[in-house]
Amino acid sequence: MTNPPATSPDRRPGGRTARIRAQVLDAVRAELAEGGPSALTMEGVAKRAGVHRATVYRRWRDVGGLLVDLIDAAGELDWQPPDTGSLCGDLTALNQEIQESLVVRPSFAVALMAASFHFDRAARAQTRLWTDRYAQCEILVERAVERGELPARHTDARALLIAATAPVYHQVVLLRAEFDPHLPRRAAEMAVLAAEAGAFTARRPEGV
Amino acid sequence: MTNPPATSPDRRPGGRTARIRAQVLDAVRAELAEGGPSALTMEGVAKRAGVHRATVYRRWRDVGGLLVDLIDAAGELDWQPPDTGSLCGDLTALNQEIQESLVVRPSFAVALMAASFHFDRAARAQTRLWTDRYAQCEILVERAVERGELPARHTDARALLIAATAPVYHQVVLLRAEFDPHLPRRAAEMAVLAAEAGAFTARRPEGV
DNA sequence: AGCCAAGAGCGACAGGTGTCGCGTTAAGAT
DNA sequence: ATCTTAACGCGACACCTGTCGCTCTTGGCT
Repeated sequence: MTNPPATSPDRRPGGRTARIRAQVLDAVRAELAEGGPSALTMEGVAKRAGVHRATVYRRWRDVGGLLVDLIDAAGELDWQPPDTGSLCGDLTALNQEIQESLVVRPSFAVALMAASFHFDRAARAQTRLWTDRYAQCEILVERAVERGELPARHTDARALLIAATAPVYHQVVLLRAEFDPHLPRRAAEMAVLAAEAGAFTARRPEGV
Repeated sequence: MTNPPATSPDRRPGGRTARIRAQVLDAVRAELAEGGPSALTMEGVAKRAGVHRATVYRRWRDVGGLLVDLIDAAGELDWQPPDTGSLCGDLTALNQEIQESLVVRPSFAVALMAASFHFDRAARAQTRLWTDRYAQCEILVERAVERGELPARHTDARALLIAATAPVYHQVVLLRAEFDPHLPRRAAEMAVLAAEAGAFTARRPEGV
């Protein structure tokens, strides 16, 4: 099975344990920066961290575990959605953040995507990460409604957010297009126009 | 393309060579169907195909090579974009195809995405595949303009197509959401509304 | 029918991956 | 200060991955 969850009555998170965790996570970042997602290997991390392989295997199990822990450690919890004063500005800023996170090296987001195809835990961490992000961003839409930028009718915030951000992923990850500094704004504007046209408001409950 | 191009003056594409290729590609499909992208391994394919490992390595080099050849063999070349009589219908049909290709097992599209993070050739094959597809689909937009569904002003067909299809990838691959039969139509309608609002027409050449 | 080289089979090999048992160190509690 | 034991270090191991040199088979040609 996995590692002993919280079953063991007493554990030792401090001192050496914490130091080794820091060394290993630093090594993960370094390996990722040097060779990209495909260069992230258990042995490489252990060697760079100056830690025995067995230790890495025991605590993190596989590459997916390393990435999950790295993301936890990065403390994405205190992340806040942008607040620029307009829906289009917020979505543009959000898209810029996303584009940056996909293009920067090392890119945790890309590494996590790569790992998600091989390790279940990485896949679950990925869906959780993005689901949380979209949930946090729903406030952007609420604020836009309050400002009168969108009709007061109920708007599917999540669908709007996905429509605005998905093209960025699509271009960078799937199509591997060259970096386009205007893409975040264009995608945001597109989503806003669609929203203003009622694309994300509930339809009459006739068809479906 | 992949293997020694046309350098060698004489080659032997027939007989045993062709038979082994068929065996190997069948094995790839079977492995993919059984265990998904992460189960696709050179040794597994060789064993299932009843072929020596070295043969697979020599001819296909790596898992990416297998997938690239598989796609070539699938003859996606004679693929035709949908033609339902309306832009929204076309985009919906396109999205349904895409959704199906991502959900079906074995999913070559997902396997290729997974491999694209590890093998350059797979990445290039993927971008080429989708770039070609989008190029072929630009006719959908042209037909819509001819029908008067879109303003005659120049429309960025590629951007429209990406806006319409990206949410499907996003939901299925990144968010791993449950299968939503309405998603293809909703995403298509969203893109059409945005297009009608002029989201994909060239702006005044002031800002950029 | 016979030739010959492309291409498949074969086994050996180095290096990487993941697991295990056991001894040692040191975190946390008394 | 002392004790307990969680957690790390270590080396052995079995297995997997990718490559190489060689031999044997056989497709395509004369």
